[in-house]
Amino acid sequence: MEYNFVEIEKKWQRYWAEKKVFEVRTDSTKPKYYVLDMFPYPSGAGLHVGHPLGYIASDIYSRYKRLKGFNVLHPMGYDAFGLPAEQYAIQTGQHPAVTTENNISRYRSQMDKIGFSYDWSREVRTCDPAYYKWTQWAFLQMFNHWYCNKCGKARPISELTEIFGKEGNVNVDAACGEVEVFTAEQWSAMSEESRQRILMQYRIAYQGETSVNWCPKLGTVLANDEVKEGLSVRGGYPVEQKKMKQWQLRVSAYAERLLNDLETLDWTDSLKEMQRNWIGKSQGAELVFKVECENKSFDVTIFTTRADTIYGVTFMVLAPESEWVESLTSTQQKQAVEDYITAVKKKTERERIAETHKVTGVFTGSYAVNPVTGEKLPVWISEYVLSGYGTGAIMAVPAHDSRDYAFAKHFNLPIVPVIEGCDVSQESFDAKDGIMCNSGFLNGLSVKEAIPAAIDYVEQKGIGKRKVNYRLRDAIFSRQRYWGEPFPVYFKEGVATAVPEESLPLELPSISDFRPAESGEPPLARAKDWTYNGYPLEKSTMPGFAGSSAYYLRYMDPHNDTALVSKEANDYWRNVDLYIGGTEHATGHLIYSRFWNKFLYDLGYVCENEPFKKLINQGMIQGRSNFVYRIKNSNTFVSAGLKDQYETTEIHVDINIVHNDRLDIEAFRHWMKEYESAEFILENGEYVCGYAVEKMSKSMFNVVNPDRICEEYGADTLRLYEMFLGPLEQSKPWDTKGIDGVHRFLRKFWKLYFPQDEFSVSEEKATAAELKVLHKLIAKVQSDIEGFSFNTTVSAFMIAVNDLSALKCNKREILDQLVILLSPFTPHIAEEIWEYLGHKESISFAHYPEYNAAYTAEDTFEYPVSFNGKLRFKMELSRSLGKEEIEKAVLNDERTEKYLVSGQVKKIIVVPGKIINVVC
RNA sequence: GCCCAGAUGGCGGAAUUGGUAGACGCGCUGGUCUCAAACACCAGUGGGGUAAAACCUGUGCCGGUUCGAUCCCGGCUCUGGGUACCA
Repeated sequence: MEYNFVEIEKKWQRYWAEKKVFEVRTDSTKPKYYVLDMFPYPSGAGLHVGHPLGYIASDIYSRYKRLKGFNVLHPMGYDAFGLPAEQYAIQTGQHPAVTTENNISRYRSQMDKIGFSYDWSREVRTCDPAYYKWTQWAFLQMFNHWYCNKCGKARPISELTEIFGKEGNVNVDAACGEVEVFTAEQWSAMSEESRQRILMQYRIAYQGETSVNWCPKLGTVLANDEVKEGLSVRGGYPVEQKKMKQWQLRVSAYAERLLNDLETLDWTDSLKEMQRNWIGKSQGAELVFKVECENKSFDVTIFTTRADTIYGVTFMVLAPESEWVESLTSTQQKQAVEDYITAVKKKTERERIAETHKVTGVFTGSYAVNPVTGEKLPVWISEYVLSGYGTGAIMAVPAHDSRDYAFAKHFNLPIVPVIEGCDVSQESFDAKDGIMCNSGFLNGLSVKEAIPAAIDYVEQKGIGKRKVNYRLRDAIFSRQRYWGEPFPVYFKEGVATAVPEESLPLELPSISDFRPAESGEPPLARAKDWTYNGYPLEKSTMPGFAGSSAYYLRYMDPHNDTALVSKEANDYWRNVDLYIGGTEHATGHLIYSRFWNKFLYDLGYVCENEPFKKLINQGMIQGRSNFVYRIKNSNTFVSAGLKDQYETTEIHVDINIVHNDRLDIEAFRHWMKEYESAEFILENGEYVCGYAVEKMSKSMFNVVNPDRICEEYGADTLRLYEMFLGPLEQSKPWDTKGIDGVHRFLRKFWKLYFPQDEFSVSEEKATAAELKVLHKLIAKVQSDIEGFSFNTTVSAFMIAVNDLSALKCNKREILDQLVILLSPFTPHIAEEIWEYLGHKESISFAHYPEYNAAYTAEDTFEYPVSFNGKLRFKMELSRSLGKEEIEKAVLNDERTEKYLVSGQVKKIIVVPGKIINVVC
């Protein structure tokens, strides 16, 4: 009988759905295992062959874990709010809910064809009110909590107001905005509005004025990770800096915990490193410099990691946005400073990046005093100092900082080295090693000793203190968009007030025009009656990462309408054991999710401190594009090998009309009207196309759709082939070369069970050779799957099946177990054969075969030998040799004599027909 | 610039991490089957060399450690990813 994958796959996909084979519930008799994929944004383009790579890997792992006796939670859902649907809505008037729904059904049918073992009863969609109710709920919790640095966790705002009422805020150590110290009396005397203004500085979800990435073309604010090289990641539009009042999440409060807890995670080092850099912890000190400006004196605080270089300070620099700029500018310099600041403001972020090496700046006209040396230092303004980091002001040490050095050279400021023996005539000496000089009390110390010594000194003198700074900034949480979660917040006399939890979800109102309102307000301003109890509701919506930050929790208990997740479900499923997804989320989603989880952990809603225990980043599958070469100003195309003889333009050509880089000329003429009358210059009678490995995208005509592969070869072949392509974590181009080999393997496998058209297995006892093949495979598959080395597993299957066909093995004892081993990879064919083998239940309920080392043991003999010596080499010897002969061979080997040193040879291991290994 | 990962046949990639480099698959060559083709099966396939062997050479480049290096150390070149003045 033929291997009819079309029928088989349809049959089992229907069976799994009807029998609800993959639905799970909490089951205390079995250990749990939670395997999660990063859920997709359902884009209009549908899935391409790159998407399922990670899904196939996680599916294999899930199915493997089920065989191993685990109760496996393996859910899927959709990250359904987002910009593209809204952009599309603006262009076409089609409501985003409709396009999203359509895209989801397309995704679903594509995924179903690949035979994933998801528990679809747990599907979540971030745009579903029943789901975003809990996104809004979490936001309210953040709004109603503050972060206590003393106890290192979030606490209710109600506790804070109680403390304020009793003792003011002197003893409160919180992660907060700028607040002045007040007493209990002052607090009680305050108006409700001022109290609320103060509380806003403490809330974990707070509203504040910040400089944001504003994208005028999209009409919205973007997070740092949504901007790349000054352009929006979605759409590629220019982004500029703008001051705006925005909702923010106090992620920075959790910086230290986010950093420390990385150690507890089973993630790759490079990913952890990325997060570490993103969090960017630096230890240093804040120093106070007195600045004189026209007879007035101000204290300017700076942050430095190099307190040791205090004697090398030759000037100070403020960020153009710094609040000190105004008061520190002298009358004489006023005009110059204003001109400079206007010029800086005009520049977009993009231009700033493009001009990074260009030195600009202006002198304020005022002078600071070095708090240690008493020296007079000019105060400058320059855009290379960022307002958002540290205090927005620095002490410049040109001898030991390359940026200060460039500035000093440009403006001709003095450069004073304070480390012995360094040459600063050409460049600064930034390294943190050497011995201090020209530095008073620090002279003679090494840099590493001098840093703490200098900080101790300034702390004693009261001119500074130790300080840790983080690069990680609070997450900007509002978007001026329609297609996102509405904020459960209304404004009562201008005071932001929480919508009560009972009123959640606060549903997104339906509108028909999705552009920003004429007033410049977000689209929600167009909604009729967007109010709560007559008060206006917040008009911006939440960003994409809101809905994706806690979705893994919702899968545990997706239909619960009284809690995000019940305590019972959370106690059982705990957190994600294995998370598979792309690296592109390293600094966005994976930071926000960890933050969100830690916050809920502080409040006692979840039992684990970290959301994702083990994380695997699958590589990207790139497209392989083909090109044709049009001779300039003609409709003649020249084959790739001859193109250098002409002046040509490279044009992307649809890979569907190219086979093995040979162009199907007829198809090309029909492809687009303009090519109807195309002429060709061939080589050897063929038109050879050029190629390149690029991102898979519609515009490059290189998208390979998984549906096509499923039709042509079947899902099992697709699954196996995607794994066979190479290591999971590596990026690689999609190339169908070789897919035949994998498909051939499956037919060969099928043939083991259907040797002559009919299903037939023998009940005879298996031979030693057959058992050896099987048990080697059992061990190999297990260790490979656990090490996520799926490509080598596929090879192992091929070898085993080849060996078994060579042995003409059709014993049930072997074949029964072989099909179980293969089932995680190619579940459809496995189920079909499993049924033929006479089993009533799905193969998912089978048990992974027990490995028996006795079947695979090599005939290894150990020969104790009588001489003393330290040897470590292998030599080729025949198995047939006896002990004496081996000893003689070893002793007579020239290497033995040459490298005999003192030591003991413990044994000689002989592997038949192979090598002897002399171990000491 | 800085941080991380990588470089192995014509191609995708293996190699128990210091012990026969190139598993497995693709491609290619030859053969069997066939009127022929496809499918299938068998054999060969890093390069040089030979009638065949022997032999020589070979894991981006240069050097080192070692009896022995794809693997460890030092220095480079290139590719991919992250980041962008973070004081």
